[in-house]
Amino acid sequence: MTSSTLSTTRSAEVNLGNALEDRGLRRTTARTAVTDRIEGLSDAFTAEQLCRDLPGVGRATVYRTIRHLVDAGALCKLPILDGAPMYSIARIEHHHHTVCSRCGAVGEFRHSTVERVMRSLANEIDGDIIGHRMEIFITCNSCLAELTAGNSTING
Amino acid sequence: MTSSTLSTTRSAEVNLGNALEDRGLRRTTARTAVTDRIEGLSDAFTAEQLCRDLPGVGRATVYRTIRHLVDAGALCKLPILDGAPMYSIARIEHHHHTVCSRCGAVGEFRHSTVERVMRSLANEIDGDIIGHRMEIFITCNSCLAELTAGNSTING
DNA sequence: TACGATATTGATACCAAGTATCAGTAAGTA
DNA sequence: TACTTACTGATACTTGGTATCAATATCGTA
Repeated sequence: MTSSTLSTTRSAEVNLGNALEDRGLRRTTARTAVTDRIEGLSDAFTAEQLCRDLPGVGRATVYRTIRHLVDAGALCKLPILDGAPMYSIARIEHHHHTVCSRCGAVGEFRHSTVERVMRSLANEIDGDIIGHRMEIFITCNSCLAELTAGNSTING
Repeated sequence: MTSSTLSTTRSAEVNLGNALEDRGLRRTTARTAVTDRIEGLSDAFTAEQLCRDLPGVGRATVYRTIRHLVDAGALCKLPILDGAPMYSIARIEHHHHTVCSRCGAVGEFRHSTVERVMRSLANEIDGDIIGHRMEIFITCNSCLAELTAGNSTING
């Protein structure tokens, strides 16, 4: 994953608490618990997962806080074919996602060619293009490793 | 939407009943009602919409039939950011969708450049690429027309 | 630091989308 | 026709998420 066109550069400083404050929302203990937890997660998560992780915070508050963060553009909501949507911290402004179809791990990437294709499609699509979304379904490296290990145990 | 790379060619004969039969499922009156109704729709639809349209068919049966059709590859399921997923007849084998963010109308398209980009990404993404999904959010022509009409009435 | 206006919380009830159950029924077959 | 088996649909249930609202925490200000 080393390319001039493919970028996964991450802005180091992601502060979800600030994102809320910037929208004029108060910095409360419940919200801080939610944002701290999210910042501590390395992968994408579901709302219910967050509720389970934070039994001290009400379900309604968890859902509300997530909604605020999505509205603020600090989280991106990723609709999943079956089941609850996943959320991940939006570290790159405009980006796409890789989703491991085995473990559900979500990654972000940006590829200039995708954006170029979008511009060329503009002439060919009926109507005004407002935006786009792209997901690439993968088997991630750690799952591949597990699968290989499993195979060598079973077969060899 | 007339281009050498952009294809919306549709195979004329879409028979959802056959798709079910091919999977060893019986051709029952309830299933026929569902498939006939779907074939009669020009746009994408939700499961609940279909239930409302077919009060004579049980909800469970409608959902079950849709699931069979998706499994058969005859329908595609389109997860929506907020709300119930939409379904549309899969007329083109591999394709992407345009979704009008105003009226929800869903279109299909296929663009060879998108597929080429996918192949080039294969070298740059961590893990094995299994598939991809792309949606283009638009304001469709009929909504644009309505908006223009509305503006001229209000403003002029 | 205390006050007071107001934003926030969280328990609860609710809604919507979808699935499991299972007795009754329809389809296909011998 | 009889019989086996798939299918149906009413129902209850699960899951994901939102609305309500009294109680509470926050934060600017005196």
